Amino acid sequence: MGPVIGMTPDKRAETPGAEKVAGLSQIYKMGSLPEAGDAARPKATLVGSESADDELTNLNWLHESSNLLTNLRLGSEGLPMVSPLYDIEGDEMPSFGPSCYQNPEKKSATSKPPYSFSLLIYMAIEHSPNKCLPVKEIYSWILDRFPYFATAPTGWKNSVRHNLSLNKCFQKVERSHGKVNGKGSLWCVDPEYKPNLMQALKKQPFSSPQR
DNA sequence: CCTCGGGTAAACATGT
DNA sequence: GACATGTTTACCCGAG
Repeated sequence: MGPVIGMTPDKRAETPGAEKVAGLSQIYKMGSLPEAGDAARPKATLVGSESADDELTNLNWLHESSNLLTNLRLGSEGLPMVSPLYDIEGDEMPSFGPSCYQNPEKKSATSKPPYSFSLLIYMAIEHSPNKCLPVKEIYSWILDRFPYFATAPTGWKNSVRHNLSLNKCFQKVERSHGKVNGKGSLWCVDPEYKPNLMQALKKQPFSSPQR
């Protein structure tokens, strides 16, 4: 992957003050993501509120998601054993389009995996027992399944976090107590967006963009 | 050509 | 202070 050219600090510093102004349109643009349905569900803050614990322990939505998975006739795990390197948990190949993991095999060990970060995160979370993971665990999962990242530039973690924060598919669940090392929240997949993710996963033709 | 999704870098805030 | 985590902004690129 080539260095993202044109992202030099110099360039960024070009517009010291005007940047803000110009940024406004950008902000609005961002705000127009799937924000519409968001008004009713203020993302993390909602989960982090008083009922957070209930939400978490309740896991009602997880049941929902289970149904979703069932409805979509995915594997027991609801996911393909996505990673090419994924050979654990039985070889029960889900009824997923083979395009997902068409022989990326060892290739993915050294080359960039054919999945977007959002999908990687999704897979990581879905493979966890509780369907919730702290970023650290997400890192681990990705590293574990895609050794490529072991040698990849450190920026990928930033990208993961960036995705978690920005992507509405993921919900942050504050840990009310027993903070593991005092840091890190749990991240879950918003059941509302799960179908989207699964669809993306199914499609994922990924002709290896290679940038 | 424009929009959008995705990727990357970086600044900044916060907590341990 | 260092580090991890989380948020936000900005920009680039490719696909549709």
